[in-house]
Amino acid sequence: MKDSSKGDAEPAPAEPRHVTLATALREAISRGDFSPGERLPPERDLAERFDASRTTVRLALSALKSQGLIGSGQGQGTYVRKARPIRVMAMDQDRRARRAANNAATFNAEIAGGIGRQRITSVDCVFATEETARWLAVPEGTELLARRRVMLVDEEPYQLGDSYYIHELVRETAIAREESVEEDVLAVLEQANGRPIAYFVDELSFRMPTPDEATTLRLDPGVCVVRVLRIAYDGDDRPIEAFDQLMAGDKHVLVYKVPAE
Amino acid sequence: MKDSSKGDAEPAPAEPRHVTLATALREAISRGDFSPGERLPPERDLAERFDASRTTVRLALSALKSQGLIGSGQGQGTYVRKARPIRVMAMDQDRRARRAANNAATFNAEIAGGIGRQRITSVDCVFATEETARWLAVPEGTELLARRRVMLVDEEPYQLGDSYYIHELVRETAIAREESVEEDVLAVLEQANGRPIAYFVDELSFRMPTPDEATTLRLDPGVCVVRVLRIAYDGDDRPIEAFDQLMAGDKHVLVYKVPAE
DNA sequence: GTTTATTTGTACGTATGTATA
DNA sequence: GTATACATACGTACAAATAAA
Repeated sequence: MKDSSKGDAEPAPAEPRHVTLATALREAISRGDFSPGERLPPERDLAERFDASRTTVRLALSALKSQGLIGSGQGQGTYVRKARPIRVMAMDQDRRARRAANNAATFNAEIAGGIGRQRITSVDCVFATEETARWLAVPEGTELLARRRVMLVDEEPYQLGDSYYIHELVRETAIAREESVEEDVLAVLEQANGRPIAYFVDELSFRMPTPDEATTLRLDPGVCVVRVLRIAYDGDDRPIEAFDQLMAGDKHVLVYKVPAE
Repeated sequence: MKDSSKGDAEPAPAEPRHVTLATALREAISRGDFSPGERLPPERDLAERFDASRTTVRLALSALKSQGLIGSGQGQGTYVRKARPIRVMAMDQDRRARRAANNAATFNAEIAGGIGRQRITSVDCVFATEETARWLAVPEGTELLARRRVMLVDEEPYQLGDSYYIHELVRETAIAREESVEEDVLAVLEQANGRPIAYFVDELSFRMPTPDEATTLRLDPGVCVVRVLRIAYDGDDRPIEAFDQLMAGDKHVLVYKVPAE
């Protein structure tokens, strides 16, 4: 008794059982046999139906999980995941205009749909590491101000963001105070610096989250993260803010408008 | 198997065995106990050393794999992964200047380091789907030209890219011919359109690859992909090219320069 | 509100296949 | 060709969380 469910007439398996199973399930999902949110049959049922052990079924399911297709939980079964990401306009003509409207730091004003909010985790005075020193073009060990925060949309964590400033520059401003800065952070920064921000450079990299990050961002397994390092420069090409962001991959669509010239 | 049969004086395990193990290994790796490329001890050794079954060790290892930290192969053991991504300047002042130098399509000219090359997979005349029609702002069913290609760096697949053009527009040009377009593709397009490209809009999303994509891009497990949909517009805000790209997450760092105003 | 059944999670052991060194 | 080490696959048992009764 090789297979039972479908009348496939292949004599050469050549393929591991759990791969066949994973493919079958993946196709069933993308075919719509199971709609988003819907529950799959229990592992034991699948095992019986595909004439495999539960261990093998779990192997197949774990593959789908690591692809972010399904989720599961004790007592609640295995279900098809649904994700509706928000669009983040990383660059927008009237960005500056909207910036003032919210209490917005960089991306914050640009979240479309949903109620954006940020919670300050900590405001610390730290010494520049090799990395942060490079970002802000200062010697290692320079005193920096680090503002760490969590960005929430509808009370769900969407992004982690750490901003670094040269302490000397912002010591006297609202940025250095713990309280959530109600005014436009970048405007405060520009005033302190004496020169307006001329441009940002975004550097995006992509990977799987560490367990810590997965917990904080409440990521399902199989969801990757995007790290956006945004450095703000003034007209003299001097960096005045480094913004180290970590965004949940399944909850974001980033949009950049790039002039041809 | 009730108790652990070893005189452990830990009163609060509270954490699954494989999680502890995974954490220990992860820390060992990030601490540098195992350098990139180096082999970890065999599963059986780890099982013995941590007083766990091989199954449990494999569970822990599979977690690290799905985080992209390690790789493995039959007969070659388990090793720490190394990845050095290329930097892609998505936006660069003299982009256009460098564009002409290579036989460049959009990103192609902007790969820094390594020898970039592209292989045309197919050039097809297709009918616009709901998606492609939306991208190019044409009615569904409109005849489009689809150019599919693989971008290679040092003969390693880095990106998959499908370009879509309104067939009517490019019918008479080199773009419609199978052969690799030696000239600047965008220049040909601009000439055919009669108006230059004014700007691009990039839309980035992030997910785990399908098995197909993983195979084609030769992705290790635990590596995510970035989808960059780049649409080129002319001065009248009319889309004239849609470029649907899929990039290996571990092999790319994307850089965008964003003017403040 | 408590109990109970369901279902996944954890963990063990064993055996054999197979690619690599 | 052989040994190594991962890959595949079976079976079993109990824990823990959830949802339904």
